[in-house]
Amino acid sequence: MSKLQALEVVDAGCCAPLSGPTLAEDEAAELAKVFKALSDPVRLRLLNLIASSPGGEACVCDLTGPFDLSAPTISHHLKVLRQAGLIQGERRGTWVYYRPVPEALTRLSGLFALPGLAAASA
Amino acid sequence: MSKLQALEVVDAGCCAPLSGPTLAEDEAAELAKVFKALSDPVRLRLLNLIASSPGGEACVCDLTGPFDLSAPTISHHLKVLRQAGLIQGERRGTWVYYRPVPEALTRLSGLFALPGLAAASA
DNA sequence: CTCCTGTTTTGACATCCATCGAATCAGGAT
DNA sequence: ATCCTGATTCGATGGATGTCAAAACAGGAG
Repeated sequence: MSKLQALEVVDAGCCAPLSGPTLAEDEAAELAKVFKALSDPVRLRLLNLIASSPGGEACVCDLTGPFDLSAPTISHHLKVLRQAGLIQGERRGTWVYYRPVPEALTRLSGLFALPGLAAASA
Repeated sequence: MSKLQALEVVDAGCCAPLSGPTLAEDEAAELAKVFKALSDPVRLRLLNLIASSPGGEACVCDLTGPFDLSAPTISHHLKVLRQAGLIQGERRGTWVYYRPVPEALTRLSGLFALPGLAAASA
Protein backbone atom coordinates (compact mmCIF):
# COMPACT_ATOMS: atom_id res chain seq x y z
CA MET A 1 0.00 0.00 0.00
CA SER A 2 2.95 2.29 -0.46
CA LYS A 3 2.09 2.96 -4.08
CA LEU A 4 1.75 6.69 -4.32
CA GLN A 5 0.39 6.73 -7.82
CA ALA A 6 -2.68 4.64 -7.11
CA LEU A 7 -5.70 6.14 -8.81
CA GLU A 8 -8.92 5.35 -7.06
CA VAL A 9 -11.10 6.89 -9.70
CA VAL A 10 -12.43 4.50 -12.31
CA ASP A 11 -11.35 5.56 -15.74
CA ALA A 12 -14.75 6.08 -17.26
CA GLY A 13 -15.43 7.17 -20.83
CA CYS A 14 -12.67 9.44 -21.92
CA CYS A 15 -13.81 12.26 -24.09
CA ALA A 16 -17.49 12.70 -24.65
CA PRO A 17 -18.14 16.43 -24.38
CA LEU A 18 -20.61 17.76 -21.85
CA SER A 19 -22.84 18.89 -24.66
CA GLY A 20 -22.84 15.36 -26.06
CA PRO A 21 -25.15 12.45 -25.34
CA THR A 22 -26.70 11.89 -21.97
CA LEU A 23 -24.27 11.52 -19.12
CA ALA A 24 -24.89 8.31 -17.18
CA GLU A 25 -25.30 8.55 -13.44
CA ASP A 26 -22.06 6.74 -12.69
CA GLU A 27 -20.14 8.79 -15.23
CA ALA A 28 -21.48 11.92 -13.59
CA ALA A 29 -20.54 10.65 -10.15
CA GLU A 30 -17.04 9.80 -11.29
CA LEU A 31 -16.56 13.16 -12.99
CA ALA A 32 -17.91 14.97 -9.96
CA LYS A 33 -15.10 13.49 -7.90
CA VAL A 34 -12.54 15.00 -10.23
CA PHE A 35 -14.18 18.41 -10.09
CA LYS A 36 -14.49 18.18 -6.33
CA ALA A 37 -10.75 17.74 -6.24
CA LEU A 38 -10.44 20.94 -8.26
CA SER A 39 -12.97 22.86 -6.21
CA ASP A 40 -10.51 24.13 -3.64
CA PRO A 41 -8.27 27.18 -4.20
CA VAL A 42 -5.33 25.53 -2.47
CA ARG A 43 -5.57 22.41 -4.62
CA LEU A 44 -5.89 24.53 -7.75
CA ARG A 45 -2.74 26.42 -6.86
CA LEU A 46 -0.98 23.19 -5.98
CA LEU A 47 -1.83 21.70 -9.34
CA ASN A 48 -0.74 24.91 -11.02
CA LEU A 49 2.55 24.92 -9.14
CA ILE A 50 3.20 21.31 -10.06
CA ALA A 51 2.18 21.67 -13.69
CA SER A 52 4.25 24.80 -14.19
CA SER A 53 7.35 23.48 -12.47
CA PRO A 54 10.50 23.01 -14.53
CA GLY A 55 10.88 19.35 -15.33
CA GLY A 56 7.14 18.88 -14.98
CA GLU A 57 7.36 17.87 -11.37
CA ALA A 58 7.61 19.44 -7.96
CA CYS A 59 8.90 18.30 -4.60
CA VAL A 60 6.49 18.43 -1.69
CA CYS A 61 9.12 20.34 0.20
CA ASP A 62 8.69 23.18 -2.30
CA LEU A 63 4.91 23.07 -2.15
CA THR A 64 4.57 23.78 1.54
CA GLY A 65 6.25 27.17 1.49
CA PRO A 66 3.85 29.15 -0.75
CA PHE A 67 0.92 28.44 1.58
CA ASP A 68 0.13 29.54 5.08
CA LEU A 69 -0.93 26.01 5.91
CA SER A 70 0.47 23.14 7.92
CA ALA A 71 2.31 20.29 6.24
CA PRO A 72 -0.44 17.76 7.04
CA THR A 73 -2.97 19.97 5.29
CA ILE A 74 -0.85 20.23 2.15
CA SER A 75 -0.34 16.49 2.25
CA HIS A 76 -4.08 16.02 2.53
CA HIS A 77 -4.72 18.19 -0.52
CA LEU A 78 -2.09 16.32 -2.52
CA LYS A 79 -3.79 13.08 -1.59
CA VAL A 80 -7.13 14.37 -2.87
CA LEU A 81 -5.56 15.41 -6.18
CA ARG A 82 -3.84 12.04 -6.39
CA GLN A 83 -6.99 10.07 -5.71
CA ALA A 84 -8.75 12.06 -8.39
CA GLY A 85 -6.13 10.89 -10.86
CA LEU A 86 -4.89 14.42 -11.53
CA ILE A 87 -1.36 14.01 -10.20
CA GLN A 88 0.93 11.16 -9.41
CA GLY A 89 3.67 10.98 -6.84
CA GLU A 90 6.99 9.24 -6.61
CA ARG A 91 9.34 8.94 -3.68
CA ARG A 92 13.04 9.49 -4.36
CA GLY A 93 15.02 9.06 -1.21
CA THR A 94 13.80 11.43 1.42
CA TRP A 95 11.65 13.51 -0.87
CA VAL A 96 8.41 12.93 -2.73
CA TYR A 97 7.87 14.44 -6.16
CA TYR A 98 4.52 15.04 -7.80
CA ARG A 99 3.75 15.49 -11.46
CA PRO A 100 0.48 15.99 -13.38
CA VAL A 101 -1.23 13.13 -15.23
CA PRO A 102 -1.52 14.54 -18.78
CA GLU A 103 -4.36 12.22 -19.83
CA ALA A 104 -6.51 13.48 -16.99
CA LEU A 105 -6.03 17.09 -18.02
CA THR A 106 -6.60 16.59 -21.73
CA ARG A 107 -9.68 14.60 -20.93
CA LEU A 108 -11.10 17.53 -19.01
CA SER A 109 -10.20 19.86 -21.84
CA GLY A 110 -12.26 17.79 -24.24
CA LEU A 111 -15.19 17.75 -21.87
CA PHE A 112 -15.92 21.40 -22.44
CA ALA A 113 -15.55 21.38 -26.18
CA LEU A 114 -18.57 22.93 -27.82
CA PRO A 115 -20.08 21.37 -30.96
CA GLY A 116 -20.03 24.28 -33.38
CA LEU A 117 -17.27 26.34 -31.89
CA ALA A 118 -13.68 26.25 -33.03
CA ALA A 119 -12.40 28.73 -30.47
CA ALA A 120 -14.24 31.55 -28.76
CA SER A 121 -11.79 34.05 -27.36
CA ALA A 122 -13.06 36.37 -24.62
CA MET B 1 -33.39 41.65 -8.67
CA SER B 2 -35.46 39.46 -10.94
CA LYS B 3 -32.60 39.14 -13.39
CA LEU B 4 -32.01 35.44 -13.70
CA GLN B 5 -28.82 35.75 -15.71
CA ALA B 6 -26.88 37.63 -13.06
CA LEU B 7 -23.39 36.20 -12.80
CA GLU B 8 -21.87 36.65 -9.40
CA VAL B 9 -18.50 35.33 -10.40
CA VAL B 10 -15.98 37.93 -11.41
CA ASP B 11 -14.76 37.28 -14.90
CA ALA B 12 -11.10 36.86 -14.10
CA GLY B 13 -8.37 36.18 -16.65
CA CYS B 14 -9.87 34.18 -19.45
CA CYS B 15 -7.57 31.57 -20.82
CA ALA B 16 -4.26 31.07 -19.10
CA PRO B 17 -3.76 27.31 -18.91
CA LEU B 18 -3.22 25.61 -15.58
CA SER B 19 0.28 24.72 -16.63
CA GLY B 20 0.97 28.38 -17.33
CA PRO B 21 2.32 31.08 -15.04
CA THR B 22 1.53 31.17 -11.37
CA LEU B 23 -2.13 31.31 -10.50
CA ALA B 24 -2.89 34.25 -8.22
CA GLU B 25 -4.78 33.57 -5.02
CA ASP B 26 -7.90 35.40 -6.12
CA GLU B 27 -7.86 33.74 -9.53
CA ALA B 28 -7.63 30.39 -7.80
CA ALA B 29 -10.49 31.29 -5.47
CA GLU B 30 -12.65 32.39 -8.37
CA LEU B 31 -11.90 29.28 -10.40
CA ALA B 32 -12.54 27.08 -7.39
CA LYS B 33 -16.09 28.42 -7.25
CA VAL B 34 -16.69 27.30 -10.81
CA PHE B 35 -15.33 23.83 -10.12
CA LYS B 36 -17.32 23.62 -6.93
CA ALA B 37 -20.39 24.19 -9.03
CA LEU B 38 -19.30 21.26 -11.20
CA SER B 39 -18.42 19.03 -8.27
CA ASP B 40 -21.89 17.55 -7.85
CA PRO B 41 -23.23 14.68 -9.97
CA VAL B 42 -26.68 16.23 -10.15
CA ARG B 43 -25.34 19.55 -11.38
CA LEU B 44 -23.13 17.80 -13.90
CA ARG B 45 -26.11 15.95 -15.29
CA LEU B 46 -28.20 19.11 -15.27
CA LEU B 47 -25.56 20.94 -17.27
CA ASN B 48 -25.32 17.99 -19.62
CA LEU B 49 -29.09 17.89 -20.08
CA ILE B 50 -29.21 21.61 -20.77
CA ALA B 51 -26.23 21.63 -23.10
CA SER B 52 -27.48 18.66 -25.09
CA SER B 53 -31.04 19.89 -25.42
CA PRO B 54 -32.39 20.71 -28.88
CA GLY B 55 -32.35 24.46 -29.34
CA GLY B 56 -29.55 24.75 -26.79
CA GLU B 57 -31.92 25.34 -23.93
CA ALA B 58 -34.08 23.38 -21.51
CA CYS B 59 -37.18 24.17 -19.48
CA VAL B 60 -36.92 23.64 -15.75
CA CYS B 61 -40.10 21.64 -16.03
CA ASP B 62 -38.17 19.07 -18.07
CA LEU B 63 -35.21 19.01 -15.70
CA THR B 64 -37.09 17.87 -12.63
CA GLY B 65 -38.28 14.58 -14.04
CA PRO B 66 -34.96 12.77 -14.66
CA PHE B 67 -34.01 13.10 -10.98
CA ASP B 68 -35.40 11.59 -7.84
CA LEU B 69 -35.15 14.94 -6.14
CA SER B 70 -37.56 17.61 -5.02
CA ALA B 71 -38.18 20.71 -7.12
CA PRO B 72 -36.54 23.00 -4.55
CA THR B 73 -33.38 20.92 -4.72
CA ILE B 74 -33.23 21.12 -8.51
CA SER B 75 -33.83 24.84 -8.29
CA HIS B 76 -31.00 25.12 -5.80
CA HIS B 77 -28.61 23.32 -8.14
CA LEU B 78 -29.61 25.49 -11.06
CA LYS B 79 -28.92 28.54 -8.94
CA VAL B 80 -25.44 27.28 -8.13
CA LEU B 81 -24.69 26.69 -11.82
CA ARG B 82 -26.09 30.14 -12.61
CA GLN B 83 -24.03 31.89 -9.96
CA ALA B 84 -20.94 30.15 -11.28
CA GLY B 85 -21.63 31.69 -14.69
CA LEU B 86 -22.08 28.32 -16.35
CA ILE B 87 -25.73 28.70 -17.35
CA GLN B 88 -28.14 31.54 -17.75
CA GLY B 89 -31.88 31.52 -17.30
CA GLU B 90 -34.77 33.34 -18.90
CA ARG B 91 -38.40 33.39 -17.90
CA ARG B 92 -40.95 33.05 -20.71
CA GLY B 93 -44.44 33.20 -19.33
CA THR B 94 -44.94 30.47 -16.81
CA TRP B 95 -41.76 28.62 -17.59
CA VAL B 96 -38.06 29.29 -17.07
CA TYR B 97 -35.53 28.16 -19.67
CA TYR B 98 -31.85 27.64 -19.05
CA ARG B 99 -29.03 27.58 -21.54
CA PRO B 100 -25.24 27.18 -21.20
CA VAL B 101 -22.90 30.16 -21.33
CA PRO B 102 -20.50 29.16 -24.14
CA GLU B 103 -17.69 31.49 -23.03
CA ALA B 104 -17.59 29.83 -19.63
CA LEU B 105 -17.23 26.38 -21.17
CA THR B 106 -14.58 27.30 -23.71
CA ARG B 107 -12.64 29.05 -20.99
CA LEU B 108 -12.55 25.86 -18.97
CA SER B 109 -11.51 23.91 -22.03
CA GLY B 110 -8.51 26.17 -22.45
CA LEU B 111 -7.56 25.82 -18.82
CA PHE B 112 -6.50 22.23 -19.24
CA ALA B 113 -4.57 22.69 -22.43
CA LEU B 114 -1.10 21.23 -22.11
CA PRO B 115 1.90 23.10 -23.50
CA GLY B 116 3.42 20.54 -25.81
CA LEU B 117 0.35 18.52 -26.60
CA ALA B 118 -1.81 19.09 -29.63
CA ALA B 119 -4.37 16.43 -28.76
CA ALA B 120 -3.86 13.31 -26.72
CA SER B 121 -6.61 10.83 -27.41
CA ALA B 122 -7.26 8.07 -24.88
C1' DC C 1 21.88 1.26 16.60
C1' DT C 2 20.14 6.45 17.48
C1' DC C 3 18.99 10.80 15.80
C1' DC C 4 17.01 14.04 12.41
C1' DT C 5 14.21 15.68 8.55
C1' DG C 6 10.56 15.08 5.24
C1' DT C 7 5.98 13.15 4.56
C1' DT C 8 1.79 10.95 5.70
C1' DT C 9 -1.79 9.25 8.86
C1' DT C 10 -4.87 9.78 12.80
C1' DG C 11 -8.33 12.02 15.57
C1' DA C 12 -10.91 15.97 16.62
C1' DC C 13 -13.40 20.16 15.58
C1' DA C 14 -15.69 24.01 13.13
C1' DT C 15 -17.76 25.05 9.02
C1' DC C 16 -19.98 24.18 4.77
C1' DC C 17 -23.33 21.70 1.69
C1' DA C 18 -27.20 18.74 -0.29
C1' DT C 19 -31.64 17.77 0.81
C1' DC C 20 -36.27 18.29 2.39
C1' DG C 21 -41.04 20.44 3.64
C1' DA C 22 -43.36 24.60 3.98
C1' DA C 23 -43.97 29.04 2.49
C1' DT C 24 -43.62 32.46 -1.12
C1' DC C 25 -43.42 34.50 -5.70
C1' DA C 26 -44.86 34.78 -11.02
C1' DG C 27 -47.92 34.46 -14.38
C1' DG C 28 -51.87 32.59 -16.92
C1' DA C 29 -56.76 31.15 -16.86
C1' DT C 30 -61.35 31.31 -15.31
C1' DA D 1 -61.03 39.15 -8.12
C1' DT D 2 -59.83 33.77 -7.11
C1' DC D 3 -57.63 29.65 -8.36
C1' DC D 4 -53.92 26.76 -10.24
C1' DT D 5 -49.33 25.49 -11.78
C1' DG D 6 -44.40 26.34 -12.29
C1' DA D 7 -40.38 28.05 -9.92
C1' DT D 8 -37.85 30.00 -6.18
C1' DT D 9 -36.76 31.14 -1.33
C1' DC D 10 -36.69 30.03 3.60
C1' DG D 11 -35.42 27.27 7.70
C1' DA D 12 -33.83 23.12 9.53
C1' DT D 13 -30.97 18.90 9.60
C1' DG D 14 -27.62 15.08 8.63
C1' DG D 15 -23.45 14.37 6.39
C1' DA D 16 -19.22 15.85 4.06
C1' DT D 17 -14.88 18.75 4.19
C1' DG D 18 -10.73 21.81 5.44
C1' DT D 19 -7.81 22.54 9.10
C1' DC D 20 -4.80 21.59 12.93
C1' DA D 21 -1.79 19.19 16.56
C1' DA D 22 0.05 14.91 17.67
C1' DA D 23 1.61 10.66 16.36
C1' DA D 24 3.46 7.45 13.04
C1' DC D 25 6.16 6.30 9.00
C1' DA D 26 10.34 6.56 5.58
C1' DG D 27 14.87 7.09 4.74
C1' DG D 28 19.44 9.14 5.15
C1' DA D 29 23.40 10.59 8.39
C1' DG D 30 26.28 10.12 12.28
